[in-house]
Amino acid sequence: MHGKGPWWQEKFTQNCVRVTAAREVIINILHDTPDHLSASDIYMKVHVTNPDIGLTTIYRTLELLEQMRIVQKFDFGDGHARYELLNNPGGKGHHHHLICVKCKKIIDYKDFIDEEVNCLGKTQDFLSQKYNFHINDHLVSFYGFCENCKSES
Amino acid sequence: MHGKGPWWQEKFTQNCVRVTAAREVIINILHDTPDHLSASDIYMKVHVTNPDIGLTTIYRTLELLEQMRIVQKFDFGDGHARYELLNNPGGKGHHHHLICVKCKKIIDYKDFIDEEVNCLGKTQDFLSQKYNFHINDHLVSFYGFCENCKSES
DNA sequence: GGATTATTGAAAATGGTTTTCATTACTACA
DNA sequence: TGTAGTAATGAAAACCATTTTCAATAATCC
Repeated sequence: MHGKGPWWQEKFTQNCVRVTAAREVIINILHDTPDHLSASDIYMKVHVTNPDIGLTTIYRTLELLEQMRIVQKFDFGDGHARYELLNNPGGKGHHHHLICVKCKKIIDYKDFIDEEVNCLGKTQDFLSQKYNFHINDHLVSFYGFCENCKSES
Repeated sequence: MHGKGPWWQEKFTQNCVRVTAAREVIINILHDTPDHLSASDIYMKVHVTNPDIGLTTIYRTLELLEQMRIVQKFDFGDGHARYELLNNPGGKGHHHHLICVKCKKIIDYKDFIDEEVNCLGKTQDFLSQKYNFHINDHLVSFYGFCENCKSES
């Protein structure tokens, strides 16, 4: 906006955190890729262009980014945590989830998202005040059986 | 209601699953205890009265109960999956979550739950049809920094 | 430059969860 | 009642995502 570099850089300097190649690459991949990347997903993508970056660094960076509120960590219960950019200007946009408890398939949906987000916004305002939280994101997931799995059981 | 035994027993017979002492004890504990029990929480409680029941059985039973839609598994990202009864007549009731991403504190809230659930119900109906899912539960969590943690960062 | 501090990779450790396997308990059926 | 077949179980081992350790390297501050 002011030609000073990526939007997240000020968060780094604010927190006295250095902008390194590894961190830049990881953020770029999160920015360019559809959602739900796990740490090893990211590792494999990073590895193509930067084979010198280890998995440990991926984990450390993701935790750092989570603390700085650049990234949101989610856990859908399939054994891998997933990460997505919180404040992604060019990204896919906000969505909710529909999860099959049997085959673990995850569907992202955006239908009704406006109505939902509107309603959740009111809740968020209320909760922020009542519990004195600084809320910056939410997760909405529906659980059930998908087309295939519901006929089997 | 009809004096035939607990509400979940028919689900067992429907699925040709035997009602064993271990399963009964686990369900009772889930019924009698406030939410968010992890597998090892349950194990420790079970161990008091039934020291012969192993942790493996706890995990196996919980997975079974999840498949039978008696229990819902949640993962808040703190390293332990949590379980709660889906259709708990005498239980604490439905609630949503407010989670601190820094200290991992989880607050259950029921404020605004009616408005939220009403709104989510419409979404659920829509999604069920569009994606041909059999939806039986949802998870709503707000993420942010709690009173203590937001002043530190 | 030189000291301090942050960052990193490899390997090892951790710890929740799952699998294996041999044993036991239940059920169906004669 | 036996007896076969199947389900359920515990203990130990395996699994695997994530964290920690530790020694080496890179950036920053004077």
